[in-house]
Amino acid sequence: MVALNLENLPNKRRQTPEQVSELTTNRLSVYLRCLNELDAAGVQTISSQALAEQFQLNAAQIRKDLAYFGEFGVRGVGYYVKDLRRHLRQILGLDRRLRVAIMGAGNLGLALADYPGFRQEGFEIAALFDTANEKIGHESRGGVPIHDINDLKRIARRERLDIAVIAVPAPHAQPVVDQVVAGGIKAILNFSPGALKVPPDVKLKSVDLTVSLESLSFYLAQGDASSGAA
Amino acid sequence: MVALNLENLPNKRRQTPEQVSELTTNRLSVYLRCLNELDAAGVQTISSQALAEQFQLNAAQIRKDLAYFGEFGVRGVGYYVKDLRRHLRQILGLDRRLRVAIMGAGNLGLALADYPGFRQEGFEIAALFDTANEKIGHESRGGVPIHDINDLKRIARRERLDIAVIAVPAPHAQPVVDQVVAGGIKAILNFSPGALKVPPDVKLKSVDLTVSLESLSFYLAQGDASSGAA
DNA sequence: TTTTGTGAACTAGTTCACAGCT
DNA sequence: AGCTGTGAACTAGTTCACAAAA
Repeated sequence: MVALNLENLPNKRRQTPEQVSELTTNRLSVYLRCLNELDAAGVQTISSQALAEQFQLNAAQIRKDLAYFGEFGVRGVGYYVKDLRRHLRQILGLDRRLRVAIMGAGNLGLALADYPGFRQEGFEIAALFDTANEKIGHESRGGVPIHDINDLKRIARRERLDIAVIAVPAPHAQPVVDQVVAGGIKAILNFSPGALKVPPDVKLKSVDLTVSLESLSFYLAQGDASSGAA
Repeated sequence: MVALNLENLPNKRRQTPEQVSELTTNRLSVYLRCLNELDAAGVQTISSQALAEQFQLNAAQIRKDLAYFGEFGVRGVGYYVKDLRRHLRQILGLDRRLRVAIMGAGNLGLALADYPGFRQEGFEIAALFDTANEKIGHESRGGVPIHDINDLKRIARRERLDIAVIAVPAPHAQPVVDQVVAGGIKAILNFSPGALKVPPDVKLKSVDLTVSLESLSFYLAQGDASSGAA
């Protein structure tokens, strides 16, 4: 039943490479988005060169990133768009619908729960969690139910939750993460500022809005300084 | 007016180093947060070693990052917390209040406008912009006024806006960015998926939620595969 | 011919280890 | 003694350039 893939497995073992850098996996996601666009535009095949030019990427890097997972291209032709798109979706685990929980039904949590970008690529926002009694039992405008955070363990199992998004105030972040981990969820996207501890088998990815803004502030401060000197 | 800083300028030119990596500036922001905590806890001085241990960082890297901007430490002692904190705030341009505009008064825009984390470190959310007539003239729950996006140029000048946050649906992102650039704003934090074009004197920083989630999905897909084999 | 897949060369970023200051 | 600041060594990531395949 794996016969069809065998020609893509040369001498080295493929499929789950020893260790792919996070930079690479992020780019895979970008490539997928490009292919979605190309597919929607009816493009049949594309070379790494053309892909790079159209989306401001590097051709060699595209080829190298893909090469970690197999030989998806055809020499002299390029990549079949639909084909590569399917492969990327499979590599990224998007061939099944992933179920997401949002921790914290405040402004940010509710906004993320109804964010259309998530649903688009196959993520299902299945539940919101909060501690405030007046919120529990209600749902977001988009219809995501708000549960008591203490029911997380039960609901995580029942709803088969795969990913948790942390959108609670900073002081609650670590205890909430601990509950998420105890609930058996293995992947966390964190929006709260500051470092969080998770066991080694849990993947934590943080988006730190303060760091992002302060990095922009740095740029402005440096830029102003040099224009002041000029 | 720079006299106070002169003892920190050895033989090499300092203050605006040729090119500091974004990784370094992001870490400066992290260090600042650590120092805020230490200061609040009443800690007077800290060595790079102790800082690294307490916050899971690397001591040599802390010293190197700081060394781009001056000699802030005291050999045999470490760094004076209040002192280094003040220096970092100055380096990051946080010694003046930066004024932020949020483009898009949808779920995400409104949530970001009232996000307390921003105000905390000295950012002032001064305005929201949208195209919907029923929103224009109103304000967010936290009291940020919603303007017509076509008034951006005028209001950007009047309100001295420094940074724009892009929280509009993906198809509108590039045109909105063009308006932001035309309004003279030089720093942009983008939440919409996909690449955006800005002129070289404008700093663009993107937070791509889809890429973040798909990267977690990849981890789950790979993890499941190996546990299935075991 | 065209374009992939990939070793080799290069560039960027991190960590080590120690001279030198306090 | 203790700790910074920094060259040197190392590691990771990117780009080049070309042999091999279609």
